[in-house]
Amino acid sequence: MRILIAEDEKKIAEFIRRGLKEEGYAADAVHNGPDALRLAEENPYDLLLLDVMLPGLDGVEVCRRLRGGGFSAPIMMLTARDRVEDKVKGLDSGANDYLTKPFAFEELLARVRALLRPRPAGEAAVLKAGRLELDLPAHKARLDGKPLELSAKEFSLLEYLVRNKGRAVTRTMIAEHVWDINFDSGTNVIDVYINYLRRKLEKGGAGGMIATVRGKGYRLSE
Amino acid sequence: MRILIAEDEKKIAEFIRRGLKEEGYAADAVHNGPDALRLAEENPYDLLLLDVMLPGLDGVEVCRRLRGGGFSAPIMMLTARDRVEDKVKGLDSGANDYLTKPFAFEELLARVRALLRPRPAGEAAVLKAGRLELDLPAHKARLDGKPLELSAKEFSLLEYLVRNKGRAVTRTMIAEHVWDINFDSGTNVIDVYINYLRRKLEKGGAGGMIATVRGKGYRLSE
DNA sequence: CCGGCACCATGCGAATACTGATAGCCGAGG
DNA sequence: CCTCGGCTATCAGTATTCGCATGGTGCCGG
Repeated sequence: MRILIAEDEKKIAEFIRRGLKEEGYAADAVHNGPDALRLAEENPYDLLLLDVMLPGLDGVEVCRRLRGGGFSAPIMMLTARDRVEDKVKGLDSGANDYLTKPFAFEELLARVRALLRPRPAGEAAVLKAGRLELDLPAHKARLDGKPLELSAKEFSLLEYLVRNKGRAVTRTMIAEHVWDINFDSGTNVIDVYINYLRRKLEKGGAGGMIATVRGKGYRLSE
Repeated sequence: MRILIAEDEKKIAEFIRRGLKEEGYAADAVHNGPDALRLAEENPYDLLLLDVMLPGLDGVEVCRRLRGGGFSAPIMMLTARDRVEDKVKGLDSGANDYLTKPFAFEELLARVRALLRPRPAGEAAVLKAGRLELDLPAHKARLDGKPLELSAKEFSLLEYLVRNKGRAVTRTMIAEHVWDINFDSGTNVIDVYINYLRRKLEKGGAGGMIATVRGKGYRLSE
């Protein structure tokens, strides 16, 4: 398993690299954004550890560009604590997981294992619902095999619906899982995004997949 | 299931109320201690969510008085984080559980479910009564396998009837569990909704499932 | 057997709540 | 400076909820 570490503090990078090596992973380290981008594009890494603060090009940006270029390996962002907005931006830009610094190496290891684990039965890398497919590592959606262009939020929302296909999910649940908002009753973002999704699905000839459950929320048909 | 929320911050109270409503609970909200005490004493709530900080009379005190007065429904205290002593006082005063704010709504929900479930894990996800099926997670009703279009209230009412199939349920019971009203206000909503249900069942060829028990209420045949 | 009464069914309609849809604001990225 | 994603604000259409009024039905005492 090959892992790329992008972290500007060399001591930390080296610390992680050694630890991963001891666990049997092949790990490289780079210390700035452009290098991270170049190496990740040119080599078949299985996982990318990406610090948010990187000279030259920050982690979120590296992530965005890689995903834009079709990079499909899982990405884990590293971010300073009390920077929740980073977390949100990171996930929005296509990261699969995030970890706040400082962290226990054990925890990093556990998450790395989780991301690299050849999906233990029941947890597929590709979610399906009828004619719809969501490739999670690559953050790509397909309808009848044809790619569906979705923004990061649209993807997250659809992912949540697909994970709960056949079940009615409430707006509150959606808000918590997709938006990270806890206390806000005055927004209609969810309705708006449902509308976006319906429109795109409709254009792909799959209208009617998302049903409204009046007074509750929405339900994706299987 | 009827829940009383006592929380002085109106936005939070409303958020909780809405979320619980989406889950099919009938919830009322009050914003101060005395109101909480009065409503809880006068109405048959199944659960009480009680913030510690309440104007007029704090949550711990409300809890103590209710318990002193024989109030038997479970009480869950809400408290600001880093106020551990509140937790202790809360539990001492007769609360069944506590939750620190801020919290994820889902956690609240999980605990609410736990407190309201007298019989652990004994609940089926799909309720049945003769040719009728209620798929709770999907929030869908079927008759002979064919979908039955029901509004939220209709669904709740039917759910209550199915849970009590074979038994006669009084209007008062229905009012208390399905609506959040006391059956004193001279309303006939229940009759009206029974009528709606009968009509829809009739159209699906299952007339006569809901029998009138004169002078008492209604009964759903098995 | 019959009248009266309490109880119940049902149609109608007003008020309300919920949803869908669109337009526009804002900030970040290029 | 333009574009795009994310979001807010708003409005109209419609389903839902519920009160009211009318008429029906079963039950009881006489």
